[in-house]
Amino acid sequence: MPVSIQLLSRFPLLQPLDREALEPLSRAMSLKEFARREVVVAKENTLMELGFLVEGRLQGVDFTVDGRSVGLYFVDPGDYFGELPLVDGQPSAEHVVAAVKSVVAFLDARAARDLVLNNPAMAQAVMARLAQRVREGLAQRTLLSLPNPFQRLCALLLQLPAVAVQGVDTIAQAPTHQELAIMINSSRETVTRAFQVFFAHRILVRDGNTLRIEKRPMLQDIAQGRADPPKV
Amino acid sequence: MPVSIQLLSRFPLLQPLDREALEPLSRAMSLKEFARREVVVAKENTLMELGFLVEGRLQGVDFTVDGRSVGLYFVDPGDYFGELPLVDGQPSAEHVVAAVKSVVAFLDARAARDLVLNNPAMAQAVMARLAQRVREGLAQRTLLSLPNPFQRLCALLLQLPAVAVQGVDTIAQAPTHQELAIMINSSRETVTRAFQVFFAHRILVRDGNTLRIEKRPMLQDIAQGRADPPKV
DNA sequence: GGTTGTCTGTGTTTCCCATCACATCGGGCC
DNA sequence: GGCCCGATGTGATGGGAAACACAGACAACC
Repeated sequence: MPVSIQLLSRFPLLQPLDREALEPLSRAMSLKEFARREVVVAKENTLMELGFLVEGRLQGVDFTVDGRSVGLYFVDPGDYFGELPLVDGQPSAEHVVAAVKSVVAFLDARAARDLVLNNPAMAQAVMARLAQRVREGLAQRTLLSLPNPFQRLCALLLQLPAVAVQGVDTIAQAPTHQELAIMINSSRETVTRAFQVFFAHRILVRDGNTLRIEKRPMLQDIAQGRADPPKV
Repeated sequence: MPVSIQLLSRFPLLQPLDREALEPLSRAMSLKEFARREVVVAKENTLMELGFLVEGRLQGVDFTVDGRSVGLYFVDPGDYFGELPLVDGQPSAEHVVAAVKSVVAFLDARAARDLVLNNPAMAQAVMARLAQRVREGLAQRTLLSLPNPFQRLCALLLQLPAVAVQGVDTIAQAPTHQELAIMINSSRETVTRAFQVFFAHRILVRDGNTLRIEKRPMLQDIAQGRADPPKV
């Protein structure tokens, strides 16, 4: 099933392409839907397609040798993933699973390769994207060195993509405590307790499936250790 | 002071270049020596030169908001660094400091840009390098989720570049306990105690400034949680 | 050769948080 | 509606490593 040109033009990576260039791409793509928790790309997968997230949220995860899960990154609508195997020919280094029900447009391995390698502008964009991933990795690494889980959680919440609604940063489809916990090397219970504190102080407000960051400066102060995490 | 062609040809990145291509590079480079602990590139630095490590060892580090240091990666002779700012035009995301007395060949920002952008083979190589850095970051991230510092130390030691001397993997210029500690989110004392145990069991042997990994399988077992870290 | 500074080794104490064990909630689905 | 399963909330406990505080070792440098 080809993917509509209109849909494609919503992806920043493909913006520079004109209609003629998009046509063949559209034909080389297929839409696929994934249920919550379904595996989108398995580790060691050697199929080098490029995935574009249309809607939902994905999480890159890995597992330690002793079986505990590790949260690596989130993929939000408009992002793409799978560029690593495409670029270096190695199999995928991590699993990508659907955090919520999601729709992904896959670009055929061959077409993806063509797109990226035979098009200097695309190559440049992918290069910038890799650089960004390195930087995100470094930031995440630094976050993990914060001594206490409260601080790490604050720092993580601050770097989640949020949209301003009436001046308040809002995180749609809030990740579960478990999903957050594995991102900050902490336990699910600890995240729950931290949230309890945030709610009690109205630093965060839960509104159904979305989270509103009511007191961003407070989160920043805690993350930076300027303010103690309030006890209760 | 220009850098000898002979020296340049020792760097894998520059291997594909012929003598004509190397000449101008040589003129655009300068050798610089750094004392132990000296800053090679500061964070936020906007000068986009490429650094080639001739000898010594560098460490990429950052600092958390509350001032503790974070070890990001090591740079060993033959590696280059500084490709991130070059590629995306953003300032450096981390500090690079000399772990031991080191010699670095810097390639002028303009020449570096030329080299990488006007040369498809080079662009390809830098792209692969970025991909490799992402993968290393992911591996490091997974390592950090190992529950106990012993395991993390084992895993880190296993991924340090080692050369086989008489069939035994040998790590030259062994990093200090402090340098290792900040790579594995642990304290210097904990690393010292772990080493004591390794020495007691002759899993590792210290030989002046080098470390010999006498029982690599044992390290692997501990890292993977198959074997308990021996108590004493 | 002494001095200085960095690195390494070791004991003690404290407290944080992972873990276990349940209770409760809430939404999806028949 | 009522069931079921995943997500969330909460208490109790124990282990383990960070932090602090020195002592010794070792190298570098006058």
